[in-house]
Amino acid sequence: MTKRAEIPFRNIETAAGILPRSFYSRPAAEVARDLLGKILVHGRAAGRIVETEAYLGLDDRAAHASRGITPRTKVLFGPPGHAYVYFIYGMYECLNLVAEPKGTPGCVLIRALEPLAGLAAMRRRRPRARTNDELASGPGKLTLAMGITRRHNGADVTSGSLTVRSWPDDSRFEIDVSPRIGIRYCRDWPLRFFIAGNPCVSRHPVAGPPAS
DNA sequence: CAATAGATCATCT
DNA sequence: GATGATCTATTGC
Repeated sequence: MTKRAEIPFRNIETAAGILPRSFYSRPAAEVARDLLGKILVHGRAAGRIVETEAYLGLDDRAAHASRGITPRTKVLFGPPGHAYVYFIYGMYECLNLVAEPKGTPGCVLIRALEPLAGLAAMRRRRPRARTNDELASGPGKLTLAMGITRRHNGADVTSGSLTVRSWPDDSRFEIDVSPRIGIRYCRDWPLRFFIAGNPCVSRHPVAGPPAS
């Protein structure tokens, strides 16, 4: 397991670097790509975003928003820069960030984080993780590790206890693209983005097509 | 290493 | 009543 220094708390106890709402008010795929390398902060816990997926609007049958406004999906049609947290498989919660201008649905699923701060608390919340790299290496794992639940649904991530921030050297990496994971519809759409070679990415790229 | 089963419930049909 | 943007343990090669 890679050893990493935790980031100093004083850097996440201020509002420094919080991404403005305009960052999210763009096409979901652009926001998904640009979210890589940014820092997700909740209280004293923080992690670097290393894997995301974009979910679009009415044409994207894999997206919750494709069936229109329901009690669950209404936040997707609201202003950007808010959290959309939903419960899945009777057991897990997934964090999305609403993208696109108000009235246009779209969001970014945060799929994996590289833990940076609050590692002890993450370990307590994820006792089954065997290494630090596994603490938040999946959409259900990261909400557990970060203490994010449905109570954050609709929360404004440009202020408050749950925020996303830029970091000085957050673009020194290569980005890989692939289809999204675990969906039936629109399987070929290249809407998954991840930091190449990062050990916290949930699933590494499949080996190329079989020879012959 | 790959495939699979089981856990468990909000949401929508 | 079926399904699902998942995770873990277990089984089998």
